[in-house]
Amino acid sequence: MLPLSEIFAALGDPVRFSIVERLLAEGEVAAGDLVSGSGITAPAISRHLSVLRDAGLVQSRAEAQRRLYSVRPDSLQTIARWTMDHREFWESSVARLDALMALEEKK
Amino acid sequence: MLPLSEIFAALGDPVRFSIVERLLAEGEVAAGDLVSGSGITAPAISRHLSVLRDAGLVQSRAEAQRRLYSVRPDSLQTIARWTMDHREFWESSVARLDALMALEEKK
DNA sequence: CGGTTAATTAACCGATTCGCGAAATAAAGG
DNA sequence: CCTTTATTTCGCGAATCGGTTAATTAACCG
Repeated sequence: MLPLSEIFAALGDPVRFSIVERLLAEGEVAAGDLVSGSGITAPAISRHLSVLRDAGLVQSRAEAQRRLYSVRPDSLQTIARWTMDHREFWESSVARLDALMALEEKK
Repeated sequence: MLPLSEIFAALGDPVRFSIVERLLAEGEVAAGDLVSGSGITAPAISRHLSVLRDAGLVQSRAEAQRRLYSVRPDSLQTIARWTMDHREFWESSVARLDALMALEEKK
């Protein structure tokens, strides 16, 4: 499968993360619609989209001149699988106790 | 909670990702032990650890001169919660069909 | 064909990142 | 104290990143 750290790197940029969240909320969104309201220019968005595509996070579909982007479900599943692989760790009471102790020490 | 895109950014570096995976596998590991076998120097590892700590992914505990690092369970839980928030998307048969179609089109 | 719209590519630039070696800090232990 | 061990902080170059404007490609439409 796709390398997990590349997926994380793609989501690590706040602009790209918000793009993915918008795609998740709206389904398919054209590149131009992602530009509107993003605060940055079309070329910048286009490059972000290519990073997301290279990481396997999004796919695009052509409709006339527009390119409609959407999230690739299997990429999210890859992340979910990784977290679930360690579920017993972050879900255990011992783990939660460690978390509380860390909060009390604070830094 | 901690900003999700900062967590992803921290995990986006392959060195940091492998550090987290080793901490998950072994529990607590001293900084020096993380250096051995990483291929990079101690200062580099130290900086990676501070990035991971700033992102809320790891915590450290002092024991004599050593600093023992471990994963903060709540940070993994934060990621798991985000994926679960969109579970019905990547788990649905419609979504899986989209994924298959994308693979057939292939770019 | 000529014009318009949509998106990407090219070229450039400032800021950040990631590695290093050297120096500083912290805690033990003779 | 002084040395050893463990880790972090400090500069410093090389490389990457994220943004810009300008140019290019692609598809539709009169």
